[in-house]
Amino acid sequence: MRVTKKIKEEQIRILEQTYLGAKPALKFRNPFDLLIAVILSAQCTDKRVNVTTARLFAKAPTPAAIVALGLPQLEEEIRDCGLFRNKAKNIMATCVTLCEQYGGEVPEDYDALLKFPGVGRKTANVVTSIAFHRPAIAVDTHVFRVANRLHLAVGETPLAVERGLQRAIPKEKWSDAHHWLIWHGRRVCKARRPLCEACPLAPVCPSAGHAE
DNA sequence: ATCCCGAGGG
DNA sequence: CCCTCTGGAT
Repeated sequence: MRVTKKIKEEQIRILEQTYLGAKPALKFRNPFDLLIAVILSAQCTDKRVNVTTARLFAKAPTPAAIVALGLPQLEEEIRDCGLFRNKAKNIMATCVTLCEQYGGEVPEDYDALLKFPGVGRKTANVVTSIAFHRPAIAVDTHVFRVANRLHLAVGETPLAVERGLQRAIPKEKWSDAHHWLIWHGRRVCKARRPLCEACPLAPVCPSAGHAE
């Protein structure tokens, strides 16, 4: 199947219809809370991130409070999210910079976000689109896989796929489309055994029935 | 065993 | 490009 502009539009229409009302798994809107939650979310379920951050923010709700907590205590607080040494070090350094250079507020500037340790394109895009309500498509493993299988955006790197999705999807739908693709990747278009039989996109998917 | 809404470093 | 970091869920 050759995926034309027309077919891509149909794919987007079905995604929108199927995942209407799909919400971010991480429940935060506040920029700081969201930033920390997304840093914690690597290789960890969103449920656990929500539990862990709730506990953490009850004790240390601000960058200054997390700095005051100290690294060993922070490691202990986030231990059950995995990768805790890296994450604690990154969160601590991020909070220090937030206090020293940004008056304790998360900056809206995309390049400024990217400079924080532990913040890559994916995290910066999530914060940009969810917390600051600006158009961005975060490409994680799900979005990457689904976009490639659909040929909605084909690319070998997350950045290439991000650019492709930006071209294929109207700007005002970028934030929502990110969630459609994530939920579709988690529930239907799974990495190992995709549920093509039950997939509403199968008629417009070039990989239907023979995804790896 | 294998997979998680990654990022940094080599 | 590859590797490492981590615990929990399935």
